[in-house]
Amino acid sequence: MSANSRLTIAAHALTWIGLYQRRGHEVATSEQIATSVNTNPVVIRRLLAKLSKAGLADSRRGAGAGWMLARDLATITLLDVYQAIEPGPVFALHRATPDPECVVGHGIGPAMAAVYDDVEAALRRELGKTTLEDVLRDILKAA
Amino acid sequence: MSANSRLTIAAHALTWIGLYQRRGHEVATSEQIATSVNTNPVVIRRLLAKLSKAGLADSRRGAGAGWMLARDLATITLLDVYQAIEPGPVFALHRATPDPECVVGHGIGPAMAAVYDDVEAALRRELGKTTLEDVLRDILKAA
DNA sequence: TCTGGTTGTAACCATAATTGTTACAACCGT
DNA sequence: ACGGTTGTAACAATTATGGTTACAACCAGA
Repeated sequence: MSANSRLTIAAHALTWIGLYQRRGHEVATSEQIATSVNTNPVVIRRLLAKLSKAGLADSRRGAGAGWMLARDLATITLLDVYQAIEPGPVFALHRATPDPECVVGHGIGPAMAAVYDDVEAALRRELGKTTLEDVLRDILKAA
Repeated sequence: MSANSRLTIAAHALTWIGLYQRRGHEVATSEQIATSVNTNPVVIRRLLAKLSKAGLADSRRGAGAGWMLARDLATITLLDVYQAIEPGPVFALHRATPDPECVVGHGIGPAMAAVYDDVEAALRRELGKTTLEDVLRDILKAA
């Protein structure tokens, strides 16, 4: 378990809600989504809470409660989802600061940070190319 | 500590060896490198062992032992280093297989895998653009 | 007003990744 | 033979991840 599966699960949840709503239902419960994802409802609620804060999903409480999309699937990219749930960078610099007396130790941090910035930008650019509508289309096409 | 720092440390180690050799020394010891990186020599030896298997570094044992580059800094890209030390993917699919009876649960895996392939390709393309010679140049320029 | 189902969130656990550390056999130039 | 270094195993400390239980807050409808 080196990488995490949050982006996969979050995309799954939102796509599921979108399709469910498209079939005429008002809201989807975390239990229904968890059944499709095959995990615990709390895992779903935790992720949807972050997506809600980012303005991608909305919840209704009380009886007949559940989740709905705050935006159409076509207007949500995987980059939106990624930024809503992943705070940290992909690559880390040194855990302990390297020797500042050494030329390499002194300069390697900024040098690598510049590269990592470009890499993350490329990653975001790529994630921004795909919407959840694209994902749903892929899913329905394969079915 | 969400992300790991191996690429940073490996690039640091190789660049350090390169500069050290350029200054007229035959080999660099893991202890010297560890001092610049500010970590334990075993951490360096573990990484260099993988880089050695990938054909980027070489070691000499016995007395007067140490590490040297197997290729010039200008011919080693960060992608070479990345592939030598990082086996796993950046994004993971579901930990437990989702409900195959559900349309979304059935199709989301392949759909996301296709996106992740493109993302990893973009990441590799970006890492391939920078050589360790570029990194060293950056370091010396800033000094 | 009460009931029942759901959200929102805290708390805890198991597992695994990451990094640091100690230890030691294997190696080899001198 | 000596002494310094590699190569690697073993273990510990810290953290991330995901699963689970628990429960207060919430609210539509009876």
